[in-house]
Amino acid sequence: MNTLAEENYLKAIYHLTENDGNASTNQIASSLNTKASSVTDMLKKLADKALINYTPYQGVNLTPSGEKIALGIIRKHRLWEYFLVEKLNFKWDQVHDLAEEMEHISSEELIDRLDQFMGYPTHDPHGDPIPDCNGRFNTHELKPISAVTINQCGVISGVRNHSSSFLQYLDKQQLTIGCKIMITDIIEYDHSVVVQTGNKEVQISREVANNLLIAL
Amino acid sequence: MNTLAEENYLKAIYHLTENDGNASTNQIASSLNTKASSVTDMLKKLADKALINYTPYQGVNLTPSGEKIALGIIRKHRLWEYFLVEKLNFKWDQVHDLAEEMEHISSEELIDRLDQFMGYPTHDPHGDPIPDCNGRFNTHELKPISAVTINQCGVISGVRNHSSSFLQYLDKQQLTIGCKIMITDIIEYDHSVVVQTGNKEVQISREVANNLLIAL
DNA sequence: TAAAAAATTTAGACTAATCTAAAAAAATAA
DNA sequence: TTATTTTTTTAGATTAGTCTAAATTTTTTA
Ligand SMILES: [Mn+2]
Ligand SMILES: [Mn+2]
Ligand SMILES: [Mn+2]
Ligand SMILES: [Mn+2]
Repeated sequence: MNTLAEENYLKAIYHLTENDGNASTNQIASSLNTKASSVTDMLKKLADKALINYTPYQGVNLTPSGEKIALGIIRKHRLWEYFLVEKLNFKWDQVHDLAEEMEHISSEELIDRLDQFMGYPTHDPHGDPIPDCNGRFNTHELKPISAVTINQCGVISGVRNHSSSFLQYLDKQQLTIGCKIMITDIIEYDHSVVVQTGNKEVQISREVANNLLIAL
Repeated sequence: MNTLAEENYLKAIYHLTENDGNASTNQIASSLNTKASSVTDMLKKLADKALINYTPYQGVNLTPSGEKIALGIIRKHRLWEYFLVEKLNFKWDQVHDLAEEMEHISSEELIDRLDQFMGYPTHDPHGDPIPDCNGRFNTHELKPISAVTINQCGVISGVRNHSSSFLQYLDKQQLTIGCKIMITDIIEYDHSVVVQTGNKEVQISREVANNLLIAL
């Protein structure tokens, strides 16, 4: 159906256009660790297949059929991550690269049965929503901790950075998905945030607060 | 490490040389649905990597490191088949093509954890032995039903043909892996075999008897 | 608004894997 | 043991995906 490279491009374009409108050639190149000239070639191919809207020099976005394919890949990625953590006992910082490979297993029936086997989970180990077999998912409003005021409570529900080192740091601070927390202080000098989690208090940098999302 | 094509060639060579000594260029081409000239190119590449012993015009066999890789692929193939049948409720005739894709997921740790998750199964849904993480497996002696004499008992333990149509036929006749059977008659005229299975008797052709293996 | 800088595309080349057609070697038959 | 057939290899081409370097377009700056 589509090659591995095509699928990776569609997924990258999906993520780059999730918020704003168009993805640029350079943005795509950097997110796929490739060169702009390679991207241009692929954009032509995807445009020929009517999976993206492409005007030279103007960047691209997905057509409905391109988005459908991208959501299918993201669904597979997140379901496999859930499987790896919940069934095979991997840690949340170990599964992303494995899922990058597994998301290209083509069978729809396989992924739908895997979904059923795991009880139709709605979120992956990093708090990201898992699209259902029709590509639908509920997009709850999450805020970075850095945007929350003192004395507000919330539940840790997502991360903006998926690197191993960040996830391992959060593990160590016991700041993991599902934890109830309260913001007890914000240091004016450097915008660090003091957070109450369970019985203890931890202080996190502005950088960390920017990348840790809570549901209020 | 190795490309998908290289892995498929190594696996094909492994299976072709399981019994006899060398695999010929044409045998490999036909088992991979490709052309002899493509095979020759790949044989040179695998020989350069010291994964096969190749003398032009003389066919090939695996070196120890080539065999190790082949056994790793076969281990993954059979473990995924077991997973698909035992955990995701696929039928034994539906899993081979899926496993052909899944066997190329590269992580060793993933497959070892999957093995553990399933309780270290020793045989796949078709009765084929699953190599352990060191590539070792016990090779029990199986006989085709066509080689058994009247009144002998045994347990159905393997198949020589893995096609969907054959496996579906066996399902319908309730001749599946693990069934205890007895050979009650052999028709002299066409070598059909009459088999007692559970409470009923079924008659199978010589062709079927050739491809259905039992442990005595 | 013209010059400089940045972004993007084009041109031309490379690798892995495949193919067809032709040449060469090995096996078989007369 | 020579001729024919079969098998295998070589030669040359193709496609997907990538790259570097050069050309072109767009954006920014002065
Ligand atoms: Mn991920
Ligand atoms: Mn994730
Ligand atoms: Mn199989
Ligand atoms: Mn099998």
